[in-house]
Amino acid sequence: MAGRPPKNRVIQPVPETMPDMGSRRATSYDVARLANVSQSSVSRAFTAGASISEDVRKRVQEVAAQLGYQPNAIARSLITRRSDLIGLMIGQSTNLNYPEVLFELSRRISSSGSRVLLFAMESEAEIGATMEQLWRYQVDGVISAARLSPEQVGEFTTRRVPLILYNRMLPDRAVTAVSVDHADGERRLVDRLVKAGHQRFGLISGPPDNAVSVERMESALARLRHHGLDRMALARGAYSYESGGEAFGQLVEMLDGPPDAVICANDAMAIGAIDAARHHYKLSVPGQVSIVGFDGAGTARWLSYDLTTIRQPVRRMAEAAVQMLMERIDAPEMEPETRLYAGELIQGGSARLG
Amino acid sequence: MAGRPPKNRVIQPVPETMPDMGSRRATSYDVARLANVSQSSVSRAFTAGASISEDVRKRVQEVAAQLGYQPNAIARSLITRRSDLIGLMIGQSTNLNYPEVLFELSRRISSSGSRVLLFAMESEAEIGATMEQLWRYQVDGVISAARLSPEQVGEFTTRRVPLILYNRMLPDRAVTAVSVDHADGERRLVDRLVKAGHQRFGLISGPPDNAVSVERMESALARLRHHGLDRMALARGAYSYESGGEAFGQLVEMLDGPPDAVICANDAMAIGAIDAARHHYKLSVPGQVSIVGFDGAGTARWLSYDLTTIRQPVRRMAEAAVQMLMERIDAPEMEPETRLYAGELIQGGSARLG
DNA sequence: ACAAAAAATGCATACGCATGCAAATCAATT
DNA sequence: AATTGATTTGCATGCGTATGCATTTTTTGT
Repeated sequence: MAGRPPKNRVIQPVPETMPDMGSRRATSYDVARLANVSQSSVSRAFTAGASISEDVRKRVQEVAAQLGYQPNAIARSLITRRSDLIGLMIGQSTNLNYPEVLFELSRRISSSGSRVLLFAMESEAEIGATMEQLWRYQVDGVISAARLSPEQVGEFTTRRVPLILYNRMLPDRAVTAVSVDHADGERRLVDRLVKAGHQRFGLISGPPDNAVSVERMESALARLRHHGLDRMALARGAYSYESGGEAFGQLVEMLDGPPDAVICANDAMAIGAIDAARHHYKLSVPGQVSIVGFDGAGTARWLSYDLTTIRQPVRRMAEAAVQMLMERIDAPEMEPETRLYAGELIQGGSARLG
Repeated sequence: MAGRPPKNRVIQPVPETMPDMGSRRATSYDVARLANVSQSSVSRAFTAGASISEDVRKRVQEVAAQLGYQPNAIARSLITRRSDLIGLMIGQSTNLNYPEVLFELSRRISSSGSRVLLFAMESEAEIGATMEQLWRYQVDGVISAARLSPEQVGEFTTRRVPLILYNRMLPDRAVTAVSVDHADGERRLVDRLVKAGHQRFGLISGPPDNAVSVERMESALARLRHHGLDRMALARGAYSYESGGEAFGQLVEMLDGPPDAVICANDAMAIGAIDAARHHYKLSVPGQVSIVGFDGAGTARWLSYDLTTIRQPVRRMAEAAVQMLMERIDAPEMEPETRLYAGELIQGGSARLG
């Protein structure tokens, strides 16, 4: 053989003009052509840990930047069977600490490399439709702070989609959940209120179908009975500021005069009760009435209220929820587990504690 | 020919046992097999307006329900080039009315048949990474309540991804936006405060790089000068409750005594200022100091504050934002348009107005 | 009863990417 | 220089759906 045979792969000069893609988005093939490599190499250049030389990776990245190419996550997840989407179900927008919860969860999901598909629901009726969308979008997992029925929770199991309940529990069904210890919190509030000498108690509950409210109220009642107290009134609120004020009025009527202490199922209603007591009934808080809430929302610390409440460790809880979810996405057959977090008793100026 | 030839398509009895799909999710092929139709028919059964008989549609739906089949939106959007995903960019979680905005936008996006991909960002540094994810997930459009640079806005145009700015504007660049009329609101507040005889004004701004805050403060300043007032102090806050209180203290120092009136760039700081005035400086609000905010967040109506403020028509604004976005998704070459909404002056008890 | 039009169905293909496998290149060792 | 092994590359295929086109079935009109 005379001379050397031409190399098989001819290095093409980079074309002067951009390939005409109309207004189509650049695909891995477009990048491949311009970078003189195969589509596989483009794919590998964007995959951590793939078998590819530094040279090629760099060249591909450059061309990609030039074309504004980003891998199509939709196409990718079709083949990897991983959407990197986490469903977030939220209800009850009135609850004062939901914004904080939402932001904390969102942040942590993002930094875990997933994206958040948000479903903010007003009513329980929307849950069915929401779940349909969750399946359609192939979410890798779901965190729910909305009220799910046992059947609905069961569907997650059937479909093998990891689910973490946030501040919800389900009787008679093992489920993975993160929650503040409602019972413990109420117990501590009641104990301290009783110790301070309060006798006539009023309770303001949330919506009757809200599991969190039910648990808090039942725990408080049980603890009051444990102290031998039975002279108490129960009014029903709706978790909102306004409903707290109205419920306070009802308590005054029921007891034929103001209660010594009012235990509310959340902060928003406690704040509403404080305002009603002070402005409508001209009562001194905590002089004549002690009022306590639950959640420890940011607004509870505002000086005008300085609410005595149980603060949820939202950061730690959100962190746990996301971590537990990610674990279960990687290892689907993990055991259900419930983590209960003790809340912090905030001794504000809205109640006399003993 | 003796007798009738057998029909070409033999109707198979439904198999007794479910096809073994392992733990794979049911696909349109699984449904097709069980329903004795082609995959195309399954697809058509789930597409509104497709050419398919009622018979087949019903049969397919039944089998689908039985298998728990839902069309894979990921695969669908690969071929339709429509993800039905709307990106939502939110920053500044401290702003009191963001939760409301978020919920309103989310609701309306859902009822328009799209899903929400949420990006809650803490710092501007995250915007770049967020935009990368937006491209990867092929969002149909974006609503942003975060601060974007002109270059970043430009990238949306280049990529032909419709963008709606929420309460943001961009100088020197035509962009589609929905915003409350900050200038008009401040003008009305100032006019009424001046008319009531206030002389010594204090202003509490938000972060210096926040366009909304800058516009509100400049508008207020301009209007004060228009009334011939120049004895005023300006303190910088950070949009939060705490920063409002601190800024109030700075105003008192600057002016060698409390101001007659304080204009705050948002409600959270106004509430902080009220509490500082009352509890730290023992001043009567509005007796000695008038304090006004901006936004009209739910908390502003709480009786202890009863804030005088400009309420944004959040519902209408969210509705407009979503509607304008959907229009532009369907007709990408629509002209940029800015809709300005007049806020409602809420005459609360935190200020004396003339 | 037949032809023509309309509706319904199936076939085949493409969307943009990741990945198993074989081929090619490179580095290390004899 | 030849052999072996390790690394890099390309080829071909499939993920689950929608849709243009050809074919079949049904409906309509006479």
